[in-house]
Amino acid sequence: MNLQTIAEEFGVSSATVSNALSGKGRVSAELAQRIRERAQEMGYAPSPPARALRTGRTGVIGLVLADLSNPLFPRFARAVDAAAERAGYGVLIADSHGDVNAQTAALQRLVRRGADGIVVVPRRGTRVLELDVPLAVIDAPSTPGNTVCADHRGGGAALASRMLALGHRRLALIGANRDSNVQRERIGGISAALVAAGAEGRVVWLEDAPAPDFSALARAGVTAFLATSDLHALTVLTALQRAGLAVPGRASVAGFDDLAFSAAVSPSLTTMAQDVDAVAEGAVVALAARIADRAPPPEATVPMTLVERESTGPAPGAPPTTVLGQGDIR
Amino acid sequence: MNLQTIAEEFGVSSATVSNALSGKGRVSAELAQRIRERAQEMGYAPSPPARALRTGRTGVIGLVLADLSNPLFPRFARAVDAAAERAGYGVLIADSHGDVNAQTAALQRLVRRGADGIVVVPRRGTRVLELDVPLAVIDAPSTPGNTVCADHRGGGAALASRMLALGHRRLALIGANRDSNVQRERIGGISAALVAAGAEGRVVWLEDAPAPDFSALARAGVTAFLATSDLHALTVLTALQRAGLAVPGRASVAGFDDLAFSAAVSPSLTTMAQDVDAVAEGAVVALAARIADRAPPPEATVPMTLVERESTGPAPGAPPTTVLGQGDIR
DNA sequence: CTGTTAGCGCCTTCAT
DNA sequence: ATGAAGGCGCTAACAG
Repeated sequence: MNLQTIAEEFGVSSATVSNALSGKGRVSAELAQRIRERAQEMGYAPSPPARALRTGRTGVIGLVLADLSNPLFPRFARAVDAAAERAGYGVLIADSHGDVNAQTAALQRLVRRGADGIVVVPRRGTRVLELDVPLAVIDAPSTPGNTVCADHRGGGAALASRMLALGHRRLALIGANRDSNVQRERIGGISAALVAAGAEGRVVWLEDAPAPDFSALARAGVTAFLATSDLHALTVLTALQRAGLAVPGRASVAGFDDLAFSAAVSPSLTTMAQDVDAVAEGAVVALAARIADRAPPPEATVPMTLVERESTGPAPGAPPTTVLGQGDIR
Repeated sequence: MNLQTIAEEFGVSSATVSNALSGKGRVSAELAQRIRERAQEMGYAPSPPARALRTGRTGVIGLVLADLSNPLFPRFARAVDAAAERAGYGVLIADSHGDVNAQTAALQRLVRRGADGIVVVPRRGTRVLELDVPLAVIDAPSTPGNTVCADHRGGGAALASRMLALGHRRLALIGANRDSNVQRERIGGISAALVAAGAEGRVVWLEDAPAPDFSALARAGVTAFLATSDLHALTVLTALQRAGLAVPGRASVAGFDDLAFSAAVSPSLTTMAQDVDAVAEGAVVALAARIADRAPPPEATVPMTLVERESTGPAPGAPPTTVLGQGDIR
């Protein structure tokens, strides 16, 4: 099923059919119409390799998810896939579990496979190797070369503000890896808001030994735990529960990213969600522009949204606070 | 940088260079050697589209993950990617979040993009449309057309046996969706083992209203909760803890699939893990055989592994049991 | 045994 | 407004 087949049916040349289908207007409107209808009927679809060979573009973009263990992966993959589909691209994936070398190797594999451009969610703390391919980077505003990302800092600030409004004055901020730009920005946003309000925000890094004792912190007066990921929020939540400390009665817990389990645990987790679809769309649009050699849109930042569920509440002993329209959004 | 460039350097035809590089032996060994060295120096890489156009194969397989809510997705994507890379294939993804139609549409998109074959993890309870493309299906042995999968039934039986050995006699089995073949097999395996031992295994489906009250079940004498997924095990675990019931002191909790959070919660979750790498490898190998028109290996089943952590223990009031070499495997 | 010719399907000149 | 021709880079089939 190719252009030639259709051309013969109409007694014209394959070039004419090509022109008719691409609508470049070098064919009489009436003939073009008939050709399009017939092609549709026959279920004609152009051969991607032939087109790629001729045009030098494969119509495929690569997606490098450095941290495939990242539970956000499915959502990113799905969102990038949808955005790419809208822009007429297919998506080739490559894992780069491992170090920067693996990440670079993944990029090169995609290039060898003919990707027209690549969307990268880089591995923490690494810089994406400059390559001879259009790139779109999803990381954090502080990352050089970043293309688009969620407003991690603003999200942190918003979460902190809400906790302050609930009367919390002594908080613990839980991060996992100091070398993650995303985590540093989230914590930075939280800290800034707390400091501005004169509250205490003590940062705990899970990568440090020994493992922190959350229940001890709670007994020492911490009334809220803000983790840079729902995964760590869950760790805190279960540790407190196991120690017999009620959440949110005794201490509140919140995280980031609204992971799959966050609504399913008890109490359900309050979390700062990122608009994965918008971020993915932004990345694909910027990438498409770069591929077409047009000026890409400026670096963009997508606002985050507070999803307030059951794991947060007023600080114990704090004066009662008005809680307006803050239900369980799940 | 193409075959022709190299050919001209040596004063031979591009076909000869092709033969030399592909090692098909139609070139004098000595010339072939020199050509290979030179190609290496020049950093020659074949053009995928050109090769695809000529051979009719793109060297790309599709991956359809239908059930995006499945938290195992990242691991499958990564494992399939790795296996495909080993077999010389690239991986094109397509999301088919939604119904069977979306699943079929995703398959067709991949075909149009030139996938040589497709690995499908189908949406629960759907049948994969027969398409004019080699397929490999990862679901459950009871699914018609299944290619390879974990031994869900055997895993269920093994988990049940262990719980019986720990003295549990009244258990609750937690499933989410009756139409999932995987979940039905896991529950079937558990039930069979329990029945054989004369123990009670009551099945609770989360899709049924009203939502089950796990703490009430525990108070009514259930000493162990076996969920078909760690996600639901987590729901049970947090619900019990919130109600002040100790895990595993008062009741044990276990799940399936060893999800990302399972080792990070407190108490860490005992779980029946599947060997995602082996399953993915099996799917890709079978698919590669089908693409090459060789007989694929017979339907395969990969054993599951019990990962015993802190959330399970002896039934309260049961006679003490010898626990041999069953540590925390995380 | 060594090497060349032909053509995969498409799109873009250039000619009619 | 349409057609003929050529070539993208590669390899299967053929010729020497």
